[in-house]
Amino acid sequence: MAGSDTRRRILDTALAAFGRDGYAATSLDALAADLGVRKQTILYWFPSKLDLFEAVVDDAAEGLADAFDEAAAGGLAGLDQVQAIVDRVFRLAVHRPEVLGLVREVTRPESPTASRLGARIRPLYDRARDFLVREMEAGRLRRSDPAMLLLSLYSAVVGMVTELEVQRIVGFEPTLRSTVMRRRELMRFLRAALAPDPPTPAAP
Amino acid sequence: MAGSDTRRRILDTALAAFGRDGYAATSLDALAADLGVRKQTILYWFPSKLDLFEAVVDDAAEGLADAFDEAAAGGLAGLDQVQAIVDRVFRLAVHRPEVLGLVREVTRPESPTASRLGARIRPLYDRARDFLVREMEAGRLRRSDPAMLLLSLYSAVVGMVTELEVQRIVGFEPTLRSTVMRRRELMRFLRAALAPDPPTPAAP
DNA sequence: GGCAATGTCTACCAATTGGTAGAGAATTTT
DNA sequence: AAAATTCTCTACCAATTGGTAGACATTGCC
Repeated sequence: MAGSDTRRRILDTALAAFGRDGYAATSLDALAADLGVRKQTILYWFPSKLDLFEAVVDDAAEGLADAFDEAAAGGLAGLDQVQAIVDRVFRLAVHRPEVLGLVREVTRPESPTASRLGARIRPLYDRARDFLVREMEAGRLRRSDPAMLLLSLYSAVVGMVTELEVQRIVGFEPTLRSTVMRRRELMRFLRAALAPDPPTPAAP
Repeated sequence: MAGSDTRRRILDTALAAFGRDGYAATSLDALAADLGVRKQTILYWFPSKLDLFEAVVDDAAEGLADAFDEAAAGGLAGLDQVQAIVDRVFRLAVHRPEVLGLVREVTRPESPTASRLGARIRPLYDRARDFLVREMEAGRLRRSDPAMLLLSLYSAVVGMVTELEVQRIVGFEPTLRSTVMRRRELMRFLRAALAPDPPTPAAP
């Protein structure tokens, strides 16, 4: 079926473009040119530009969820599980920076699709939160506010990847070595933040 | 002089709009409407939209530099100086999220103005770097790669402020309390990362 | 008062935008 | 083979975009 292949290609190319240039700066004509196809073909598969964007967001969210699942399938626990997931997301962000760009795009407070991504991300968020609570109660992670911890993890990972861009802007081409070092540093930070407390009696 | 007042107002409104909606999504007409003025008035002060954007970037960079100077004027040293600066930038970012949005906008890898911001930021960057090196050599900060440390600081601050937006998206209106807590947490993290090593003999 | 500079406006314009209408292949179904 | 469905195309269109040309007002200067 050549058709659904076209649909797939549109989604991929659109993700790259939206993630790189943003929604407003991406025109359907340019997208179509990239695809070697006419704009109307895009509008055949997606009734409007906004519909396309939402489909792209859904698709990206799905990919993110898959990455989570894959990392969670190992059946690890505690810190190791956290590390596996962060590792997986980090890899995805480095390999496909467009996804990060899309997140950034949709994170704008006034974005009409912000609530949409929210709805798509929410289940992931809840799952992660439940996991953290479980592990904390089992004593495998340090006890703290899980919602805040999650945000912290998020910003650590996003911040780290953003850094790569900033590095370029300040004038240093990030090397493989520096990337690896940063990831290691992130992991150390995570372990320090998450390692269970030494067995101290509860405070009054 | 009513004229240069107009110029000032254009810069401020444009900063807000570019920071909130991005460059492409901001039209001169909309900007003019916001200002209660005609588009041609904007084009009188700034020959083109891109010129306006660059002026806005310069202006924002200048504001950022001023914030740094103000925080650095206290004549503090070591950790206290770092804390004062981070504190100041954090406050600026919370009060005027548009500035952060602008940074985000201009941080896109393909942004034609990325190199421009780079040039504007570079002096700040170098000054901060020199300061860190000095303090490290004086033993008031832990010895580490200053460039990486700076990036780390940057991403910590930006990440923290970005979180506020993400929190909204996931569905929690960030409270004053949570904001304060996050800042305190950031400070703790910084102190942990920067505190000078206990006097251990050099490793082999 | 006359005059030049400054600042804001109205009137347009060419290009680009997202989107509609519907023709014409190609493929599948009957 | 005929008919129906699926897919991509050409031909347009109305609205919006950044930008130009130049009229009109206001101000300070002589």
